[in-house]
Amino acid sequence: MIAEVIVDLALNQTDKPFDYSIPESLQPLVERGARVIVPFGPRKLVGFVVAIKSDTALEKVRPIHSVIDQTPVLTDELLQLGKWLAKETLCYEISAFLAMLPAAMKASYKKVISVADAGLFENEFMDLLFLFKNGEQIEWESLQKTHGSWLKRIKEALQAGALKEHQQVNQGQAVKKMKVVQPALTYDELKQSLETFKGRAKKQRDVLTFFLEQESPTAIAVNEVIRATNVSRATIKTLVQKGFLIETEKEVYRDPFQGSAKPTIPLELTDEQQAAIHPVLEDLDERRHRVHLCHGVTGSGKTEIYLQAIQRVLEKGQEAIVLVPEISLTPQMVERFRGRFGDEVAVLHSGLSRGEKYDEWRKIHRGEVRVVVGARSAVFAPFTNVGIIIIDEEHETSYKQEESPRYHARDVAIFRGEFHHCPVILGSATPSLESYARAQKGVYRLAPLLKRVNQKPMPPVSIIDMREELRAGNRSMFSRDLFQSLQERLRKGEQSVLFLNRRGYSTFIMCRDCGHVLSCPHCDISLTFHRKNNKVKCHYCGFEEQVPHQCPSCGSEHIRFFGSGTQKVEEALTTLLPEARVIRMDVDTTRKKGAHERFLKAFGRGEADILLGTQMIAKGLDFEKVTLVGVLAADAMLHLPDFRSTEKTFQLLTQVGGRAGRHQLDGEVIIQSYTPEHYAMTLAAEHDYQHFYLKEMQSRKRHDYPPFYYLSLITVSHESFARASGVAEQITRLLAQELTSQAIILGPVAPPIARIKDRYRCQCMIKYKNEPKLKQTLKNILDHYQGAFSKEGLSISMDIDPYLMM
DNA sequence: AGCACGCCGACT
DNA sequence: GTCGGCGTGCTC
Repeated sequence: MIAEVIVDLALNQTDKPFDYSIPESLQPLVERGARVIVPFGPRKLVGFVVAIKSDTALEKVRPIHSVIDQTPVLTDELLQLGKWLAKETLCYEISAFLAMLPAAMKASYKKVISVADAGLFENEFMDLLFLFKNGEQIEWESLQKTHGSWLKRIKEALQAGALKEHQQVNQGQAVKKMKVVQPALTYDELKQSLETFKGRAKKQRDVLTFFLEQESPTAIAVNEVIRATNVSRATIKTLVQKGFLIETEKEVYRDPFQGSAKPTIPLELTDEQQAAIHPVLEDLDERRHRVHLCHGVTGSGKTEIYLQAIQRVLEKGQEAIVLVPEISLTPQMVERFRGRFGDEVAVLHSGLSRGEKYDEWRKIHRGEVRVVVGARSAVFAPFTNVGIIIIDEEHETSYKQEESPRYHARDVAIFRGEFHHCPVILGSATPSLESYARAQKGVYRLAPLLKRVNQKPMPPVSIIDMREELRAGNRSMFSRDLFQSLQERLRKGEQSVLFLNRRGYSTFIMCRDCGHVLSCPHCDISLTFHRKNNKVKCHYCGFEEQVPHQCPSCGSEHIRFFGSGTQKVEEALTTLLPEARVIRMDVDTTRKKGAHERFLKAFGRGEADILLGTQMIAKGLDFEKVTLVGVLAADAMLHLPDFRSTEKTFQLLTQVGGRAGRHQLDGEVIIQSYTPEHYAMTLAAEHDYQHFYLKEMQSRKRHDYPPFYYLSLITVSHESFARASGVAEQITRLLAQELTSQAIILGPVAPPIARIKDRYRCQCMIKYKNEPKLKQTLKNILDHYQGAFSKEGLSISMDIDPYLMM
């Protein structure tokens, strides 16, 4: 038999299946979707079996070396999906496969050197003995680093045959093992021997007694025994040595959510909720694929609909995938699912360690759970009988992966929904224009949830004109209204949430004398000040340096921080409202594991009066005593060079507004803006999605943007600006030739950040409605410049449906 | 990616 | 006449 294998080399020339024979002994293990190790030229590589056939057109095929997986890691469905992803996003098939698996399964390769001919080695290469003392293997890589001067000599030894080198394939996964002990004797024997333990060995007696007290003689974790009997590790070791206990290792899962969640029961649905869920349940019963766009305002009970739909899926013996944006994968959210479905739930998000993610993935793979709640990549959960896929906060741009494979989770979800004949629910209070337009056209089914479950009206929103404040002589970052409201909450013992979508202390540092802005020497972007270590940092390449005392341009000492980040707001708060207890949440303060959760819990317990934060506090939070939400700079992102910036602003303001007054107490929202008349502000304040949709659609239509046109973006980068723009120019011309006259081809233009890591960038954008030749043309372009990639460091990236234009 | 093959300049 | 530079092409 012959296996077709996609090898682990992300390259143009290897982006196709290679044929290998299957040795008799491996016959039963080699299955489609399993990973294998295959010889490839002089080395060994990991590969995925994509097909098995009886013969091959080639005359020389080499045999598969070994099989990694007992059970295939990719189902037939996922293999198909990988192929589709490669075609749609213009990535290599191997990249698509790897994107579907936890990072812990990514293989690494290293070359190791060991003694081949001991006699020859001792005779002729005694000088190398210190390196190869006791038949050790040495990694080539570390050798290069630590003993560079010996490389030449080692090469001689290799040539002479005294040393040999070979490839080591490291599949890199880390199964966590735990030491467990169990009695080596039967209950009665144990009881008897306990009586022979006389005199001093009290601790050992304690341990044996502990085992006697157990209901069944199962293995117990060493740590557990130590804790329960209050003995030291030495005691257990002695008992093992004496033969009373047997020590073994047991595979364990790392449990990121220790303990169980409080069980919750299904709530009675309102009429509106009934109307929204009913067609979904129908789809489930009829095994029909449809996409439901659940447009539910904050507090309308979307999650309960998800939960009850999943309930039905589980009753039917099927599985459910729930996607949640990374940022709102808060413990609060996870608890709701674990509370309803308990141990049936696996969780996948970036807060987990590599190993933890791998363990959660294995639970899914082994069929030990039937619900997965996770961020973008959880859409690839290796379930075999998917009953529903839910994407919460459907409009979030984090569902689009910004590196290869540049896929959108929504598209993958729909692919899988079609495959499994199951419904897909897209839920949002502020659907993306793309999705809402599709619902309007009847491609998706619209399920509106426009009432809040608790009948509470939306909180009143006021927009403050910050230009007005300035004119009135208020130069602080708080308007008079906001400041007054904050004071009032403090007095009443209620809580406030302040929202700012910038991190760090200030956005940039400017010289007041000459206007010089500190910028990164490698990227065309200003440096961001971080107070913690008094340094400025580039967010694109990581460049870092001490803040200069003098302006590097004119030598003036009047160097100042501009813009206001969360740190600066925090400082202002402590000066203006010294009695207020403030919790600041941004990327910097929540970097440590569990910090996010800790802050929110503390705020929930009322340990602070004001929660100040960035993006991450915009959604999902639900605190009883929050009655004021303030947005400090609502137009901060309105003017970003991105056609979605208006939409994003509207979504954010709506989202943030939903945080106030969700319970007994009435809430209020204050938005500070320099462009208060902008419709993203006024319509968000009126909670008027419909109107915003119409207005924004007009603007998109005028400018030929999605959802009226599809978009593709090509970014060329090179050390030399001329080369980058030259290639972009060539590409533009070629596209104009190949595509229909309907396509709008823009560029080449320099993107907002024209240089990153010392490489100049140039872009070309294509707007189109129907271009059957587009993907093929783009692929041809990639192939054409293939040679130039490695040779002269040219790089071309293609993004179908980009969400990040920078 | 690695590695071999292969074709032109500076050396014993 | 040979050693070695790295351009080109292949790996089932």
